[in-house]
Amino acid sequence: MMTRDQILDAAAQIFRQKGYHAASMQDIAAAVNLQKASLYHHVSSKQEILLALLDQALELLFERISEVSNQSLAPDEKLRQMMRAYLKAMTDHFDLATVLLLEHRSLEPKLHARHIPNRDRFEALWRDVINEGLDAGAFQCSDPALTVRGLLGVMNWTITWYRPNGALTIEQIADQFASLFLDGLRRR
Amino acid sequence: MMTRDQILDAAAQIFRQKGYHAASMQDIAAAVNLQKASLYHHVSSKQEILLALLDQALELLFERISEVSNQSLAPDEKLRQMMRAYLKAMTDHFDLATVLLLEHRSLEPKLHARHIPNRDRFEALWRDVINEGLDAGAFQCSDPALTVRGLLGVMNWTITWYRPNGALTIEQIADQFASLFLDGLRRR
DNA sequence: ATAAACCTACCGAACGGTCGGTAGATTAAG
DNA sequence: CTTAATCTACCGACCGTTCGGTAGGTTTAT
Repeated sequence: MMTRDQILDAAAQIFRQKGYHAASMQDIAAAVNLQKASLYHHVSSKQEILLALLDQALELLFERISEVSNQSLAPDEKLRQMMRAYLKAMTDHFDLATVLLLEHRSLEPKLHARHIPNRDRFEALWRDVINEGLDAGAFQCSDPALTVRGLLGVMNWTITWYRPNGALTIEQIADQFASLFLDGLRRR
Repeated sequence: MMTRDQILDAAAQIFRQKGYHAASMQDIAAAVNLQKASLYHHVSSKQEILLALLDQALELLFERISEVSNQSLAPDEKLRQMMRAYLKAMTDHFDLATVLLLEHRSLEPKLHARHIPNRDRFEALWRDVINEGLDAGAFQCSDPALTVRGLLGVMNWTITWYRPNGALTIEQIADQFASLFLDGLRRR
């Protein structure tokens, strides 16, 4: 017997591989050994699958990052740990994270609007740690919001090229990115 | 009368807005006031449109960046200028750049394979400037290839949130990202 | 000069196929 | 016996693409 979660997992994988619009309900059905019509016993539409995946992904990432962000650590160390946690969570849930980052624009406008506030709550976690560092005099930067976008850019783009059997573990990648962001490229 | 270039321009805009698979030949035809059958007088298939756009985008970006990269500048200044040029070129050709970065995976495998070497030539421009900086003792980093990926990540992700009427110009954004990468976040 | 031949640009209609989704019968589980 | 799960069969809409044809300008042959 098939559960809704199994269907969502399979859908995430197929959405990741093909993209939302190129993936068909037929594809998803085949992946869980069902007929296409049988999917509609568990989900109400293709859009609903996408929405469920986006919510699930964002909730998971938010939880993992806020765990770290609630610890009392020095800002630089906290930032490093948050980057570790984020990249680890994304690669642990590769399909889900890829759908979140690359397919969210396939949500119909109405559902998409409902999704944005969650994004903002997530971004706030990163803005907070930057501001902590600035207040403590440990960080320097002229535009925290832009710094957050840069930070998320590096990490989000990672899932477009990361492959689990690469030379570096995701922890090593996270540490190098953290060092790069904290200390910069210029030698002195 | 309609030219092939006008059709490609319209296609780029629609591919950017909807994504390749969600965009139909009908959409493109309507955008240039033609019947969809008439498109096939100018292009041979939807895939061919995508391939033409990707080639065009990569050629344009490569040209703009190599112009800067061929100048003899100090590595840190050269990197800054390359980042400026890249972000400027991407926002000057927003539709084209978005298609390049987000829709290249919609190319059929055969065409996609033919596209990869061009990507590598482009990435090499960035690897070279990092290595120049290392050789000159101006830069420090343990893994140049990973640094390049971080660099491209920040910049590539920019087109997912950048809007031309934002508070910052693209030059300001480029400069701040360059400073962030060169000097880091940590105060000292 | 003129008419035949050709070319470019476009159109309406249609093709085979796939899409997301529905209706209703059938099977499996408790 | 009931209800949850899955099936077969089907729907209208739309997909990318092809086809036959046409209007009108340009070239070629006489």
